[in-house]
Amino acid sequence: MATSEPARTTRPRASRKAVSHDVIVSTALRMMDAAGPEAVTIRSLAEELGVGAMTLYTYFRSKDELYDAVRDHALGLQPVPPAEGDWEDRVRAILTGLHRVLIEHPSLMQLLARRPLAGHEPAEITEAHLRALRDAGFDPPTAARVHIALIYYLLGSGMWERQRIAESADPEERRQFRATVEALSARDYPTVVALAPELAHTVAHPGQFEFGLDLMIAALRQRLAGG
Amino acid sequence: MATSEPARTTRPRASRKAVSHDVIVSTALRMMDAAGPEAVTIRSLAEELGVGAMTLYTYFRSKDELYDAVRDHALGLQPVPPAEGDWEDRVRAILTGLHRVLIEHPSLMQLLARRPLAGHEPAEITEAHLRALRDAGFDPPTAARVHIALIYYLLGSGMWERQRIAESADPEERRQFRATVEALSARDYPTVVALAPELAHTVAHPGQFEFGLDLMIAALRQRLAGG
DNA sequence: ACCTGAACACCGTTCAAGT
DNA sequence: ACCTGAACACCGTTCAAGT
Repeated sequence: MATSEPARTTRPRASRKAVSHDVIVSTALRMMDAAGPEAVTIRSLAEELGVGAMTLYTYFRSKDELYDAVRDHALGLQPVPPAEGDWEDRVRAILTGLHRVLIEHPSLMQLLARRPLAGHEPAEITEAHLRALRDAGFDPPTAARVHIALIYYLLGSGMWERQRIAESADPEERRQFRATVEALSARDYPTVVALAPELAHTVAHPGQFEFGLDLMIAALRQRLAGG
Repeated sequence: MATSEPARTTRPRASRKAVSHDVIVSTALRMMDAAGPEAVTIRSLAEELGVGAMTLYTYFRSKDELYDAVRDHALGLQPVPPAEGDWEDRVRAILTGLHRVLIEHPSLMQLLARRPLAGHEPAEITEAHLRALRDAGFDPPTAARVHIALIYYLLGSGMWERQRIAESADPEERRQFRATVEALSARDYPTVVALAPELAHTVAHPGQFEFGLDLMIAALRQRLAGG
């Protein structure tokens, strides 16, 4: 054992593959969903994986590249949408499916806000979505605009609901929010105060996302009917 | 002017204020709009203000508190919306006004995504928005749901358009995005490829936000008419 | 190819202190 | 009250290696 060398105090190394691209990404997603993307550091992720921090740089050039890989992985969890049938059902299936992924993986929303899309990740979903709108009878420019409008609605709902869900999990934050709202002057903000119960029930409540989605689909139906 | 007194109580011209709450916040917003919230550090902000880094802790207990102050300040830039008139005009004025603030202050969107609202910041806007919807004839639960649905749309549009604007300012990123989209197989994604010009024209293009807003307002009008 | 500790240039924040 | 430099415990990443 003992050697006359100065013995750099090197630790034993795993020369075999100790981790993989996939296992890093899915572990990172799990940790980010639990504690937020910013709480996951290279060092903490490496420790969770049981490797040295620098090992991760064999698989990713930078932390941003890891963020992108996690975001793409989460987006890929969306099941392939149906390619035929009533256009309304197809649009609804695509958007509720994406909404479910956003809610089940709260860090995805923060990753989407932080890093711009490269353009390839959601190609299958985009294809199915645009196809449904073209099949519905919208001309190309209108189909593109409708597609974007629905994506706006989806992203905003995911962003808002993620925060509400995070708050409801934190008793202190929830208490503080409620106290702030209750402290609002009924003289200055009568409608807000009067509707406080409805707002509390509505925000991040089952049915809220679908309510707005139905609204937009109703407008599209009307437009197709020549309204 | 040296005195031999320990001079515990002496506070001659008691340390003049080098900065103020307001000047810190507006400088921070300007820097964040220019380079993104994460690029602004306590040290860089203090240097811009010409004070020591620790000076800022006289005004803010933490960086998160500074983030919140900047976010509240940016939200307050929205002019007070009209309190009477046609409900459609009022809703449109409120949402387009907020949309303008989100576009003019791109860091606001990232601050909203990062930090939950405390509940008091947008009380005036919320009051005006809910009031318009109640005046339109929606009952309280429906007014609350419509309010949230429109906010979803607003937030999503701000989030998406901020990214597109940031990309279009970065030639390298724009080139890369375009290359990725152009590399999409026309066999696998025929509709995406066919609509690529429309998508490029539509995203973050003048009129896109209003297109979706009109869609939602049309649906509300229809609903009020008993459709 | 895969893995690693040490080291570098940062960061937010605490501390003790100076006016 | 207001302001400050030094110091602490981090962080992502570069480097120079080790297998």
